Amino acid sequence: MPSGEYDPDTVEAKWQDRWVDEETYAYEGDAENPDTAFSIDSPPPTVSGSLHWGHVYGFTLQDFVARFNRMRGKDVYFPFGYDDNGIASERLAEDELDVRHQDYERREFQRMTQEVCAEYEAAFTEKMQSLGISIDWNQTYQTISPEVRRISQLSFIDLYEQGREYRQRAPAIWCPECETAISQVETEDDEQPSHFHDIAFEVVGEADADDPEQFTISTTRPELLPACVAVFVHPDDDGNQDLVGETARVPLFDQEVPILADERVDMETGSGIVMCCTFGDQTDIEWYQAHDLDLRIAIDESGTLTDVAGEYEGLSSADAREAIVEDLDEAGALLDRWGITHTVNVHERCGTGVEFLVKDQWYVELLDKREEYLQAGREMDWYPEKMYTRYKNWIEGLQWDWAISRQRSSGIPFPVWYCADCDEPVLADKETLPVDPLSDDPPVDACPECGHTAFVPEDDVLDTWATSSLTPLINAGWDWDAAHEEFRFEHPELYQFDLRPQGHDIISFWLFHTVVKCYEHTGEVPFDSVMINGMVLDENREKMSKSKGNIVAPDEVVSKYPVDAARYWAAGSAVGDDLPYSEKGLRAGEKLLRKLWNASKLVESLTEDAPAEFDHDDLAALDRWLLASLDREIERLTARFESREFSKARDGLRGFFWHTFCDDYLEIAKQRVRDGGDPSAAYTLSVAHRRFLKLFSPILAHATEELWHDMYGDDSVHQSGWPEPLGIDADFEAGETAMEAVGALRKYKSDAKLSMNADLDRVEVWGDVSGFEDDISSVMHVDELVILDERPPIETVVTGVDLDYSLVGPEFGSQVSEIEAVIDDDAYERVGDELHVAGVELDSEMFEIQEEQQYTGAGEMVDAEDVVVIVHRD
RNA sequence: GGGCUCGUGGUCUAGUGGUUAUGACGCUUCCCUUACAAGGAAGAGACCGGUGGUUCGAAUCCGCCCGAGCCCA
Repeated sequence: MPSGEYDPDTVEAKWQDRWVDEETYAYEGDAENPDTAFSIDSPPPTVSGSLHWGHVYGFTLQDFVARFNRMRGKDVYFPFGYDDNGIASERLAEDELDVRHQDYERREFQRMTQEVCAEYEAAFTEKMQSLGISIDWNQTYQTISPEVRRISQLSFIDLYEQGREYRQRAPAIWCPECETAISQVETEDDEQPSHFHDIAFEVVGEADADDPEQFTISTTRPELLPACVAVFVHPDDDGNQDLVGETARVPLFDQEVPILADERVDMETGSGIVMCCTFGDQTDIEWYQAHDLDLRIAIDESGTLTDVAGEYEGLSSADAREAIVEDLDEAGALLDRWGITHTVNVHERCGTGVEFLVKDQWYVELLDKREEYLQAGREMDWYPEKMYTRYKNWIEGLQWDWAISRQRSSGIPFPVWYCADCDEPVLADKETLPVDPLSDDPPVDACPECGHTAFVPEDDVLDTWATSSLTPLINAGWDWDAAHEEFRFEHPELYQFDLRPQGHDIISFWLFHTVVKCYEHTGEVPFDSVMINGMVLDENREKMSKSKGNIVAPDEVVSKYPVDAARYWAAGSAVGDDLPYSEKGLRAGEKLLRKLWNASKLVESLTEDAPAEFDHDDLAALDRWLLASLDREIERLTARFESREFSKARDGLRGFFWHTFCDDYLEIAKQRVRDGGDPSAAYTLSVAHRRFLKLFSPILAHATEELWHDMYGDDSVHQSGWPEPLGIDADFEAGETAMEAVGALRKYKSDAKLSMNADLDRVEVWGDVSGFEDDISSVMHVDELVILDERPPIETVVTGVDLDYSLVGPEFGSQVSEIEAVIDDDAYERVGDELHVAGVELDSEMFEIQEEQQYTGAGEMVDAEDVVVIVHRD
């Protein structure tokens, strides 16, 4: 029985424990029909740190959907994954243990990483449970686990066999700190201080050898001089056009390179003449390919200069830069040097400036199927719909296939060996997966191409996204069925997944890659619907970041406010819009919890003798009205949950509960029960209250559970079923009119500075409140309530005319302003139903006469829309 | 620099061509009415980021500008 004040600290922790212990949210799994299963595929959070607001917000929104569908009778599959096979987790282990992955054997380092991750994963589990997310904790997976490794390697083999993957020697973005190739999406821009150097190049020619022609190139990277393979001039650069076709000699290194014209030169920067090095940046790669240039690799995997750099070999690129600048200066080739700040492409994980290296890399082919992938995106329902545009723009802007090779210790190995002689790739047998080529043998004794018997294992691992993009397959138990020689699902009823929830920041890579891979493996789009949430911003609508120092930790907030209040806050904006963190939002949630708790206490005290059954035909008018109004609210609310309009769902239900139920109905019902044990009112209170708990339960998961157990039984409210409308008819108009009359009397008392329970001697009502007379007089303490048969003596004064512009506008167009002016001057004429004004005739649909009523009889009249209330006091 | 999105009382939010712009939080005044004063009643407060246009009529549609967010260069 609810008593005293609501104590969220105790209550919430209690239910979080019991939900887990009693497996309240376990997937039954006996659903044969995919329509009765509701499956959710959340992107597993990266195990690299602690929980942030993005997690809280995203998972809470998913939880609304999960709980709503569970209530609607769906068997909800809500699993949880830990993404611990990526570079992020590897770096976490390096930081925690203060080690470098290069210093350990791969399996040893993986073991260390998994140990570190285990602690973080346990913390994650606890946090998710303390947020009350209705995850089925029997259904968890780690992306580094053997099961997932198997699926990931199966995926690689399947795509290879389908001809969707290829291996190519190509320039790759390389992080010299992490010593791995990374994809474009793993880089970010960073503003860094640097220097511009003006360096003199000589033109090689027949001119006077003592006084050769010179020109200047500007560069921030003089250490790349040994990698210089060409010099470019813009075709519109008239001043330097004479150089095109000549040959230049690179200072210090003396290689001779062609001078070429290309419009990709930025004429505004430096001298307008630029050197091309293999490779300094993206443009160098394009020039290398377009002009068939030499390849001079001056920087290796670790950022150290190679033998191409001659005497500078072995220096780090930073040391080499200083040495080369010094030597240039000495040789008189350094013309100028000045500090600048410029944007550098860095690896997002470590902040190190990236290099470009030519490496053998595996790619997943994407560019040839753009149209199909666009179509796949269109087949999903997008919440909100506008987010599809981002998916579309991303695909239309794709320029590269997907590089999936990574040179790291941690991660899932490619199940591939190469013939030591002819380089033919040999893939593992599907039955033997997962394998690690470094320690396992290839499935053949001799190369099927050339018969050679020695093999080289692939020591790269797969890009973390190559695995993260398989979560629908992981969740549905995708595997190779050797007996039937086909891929099968352990849980086919889960696929396609009903809901894919995620932030809008990862549409372009995570969602896109998931759609692509699952589509290629199954021929089906993996998701029925995607729900895209916005970002959590700080209270000033700005991004939370360490450098701004505006981060609010979820832990602190949840220890200060009820989790249900945070859930209330999370429902506070349209899905897809960014949501500012707001303590006010949390306090509003707390207030609602308190209101719900207190109202429940009252209902409890009033319904002790409530009949379990009551013939709906015998219900009092007010009770019929309340239950019928609740029916309408249920229909609205259901539609809003279905369309993921959580903010409207929350505000609509809150308003109805607070105002209609508590302020209007409960105030009256409590008197009826107290005065005479009214069974109709007690029954209605009990029915309505049960329904409110169910309706609030997806959002206020803990408080409703506590109240449900206190008052109604041992089952979980979350398994109790969503209420269907009762189908009760009521006189809505009379009910609304009666409430208006009550409102008018409240206003009267407030204006007269009377307390709400002050007695009123006599009140006259003109309006249809039939069936509600006693309700009005009891709640407003009216001694004598009289329903007037005749309109009270009211003098009606016409104060103006309201036009229905949706009719008048299209009909009269530009005459409207004239009509308005004439009406303002009262120069119109009422002829029957019509209004004659400014030479035109408006029919009765088009206007409404605005009137004010002045009461001329005894007593005081109170203003109201559809009812006239007259108060008599002695 | 490009694409997409958002910009509504002090704060958050509803509202995608039609009268006087929704609600919440906060604020002011009154009321201790035995569920709740962390409550109730009443009230003040926004010409809808700026600007130009389309229209009889624009928060709503279009152009430009400003601020914020995400992605990309």
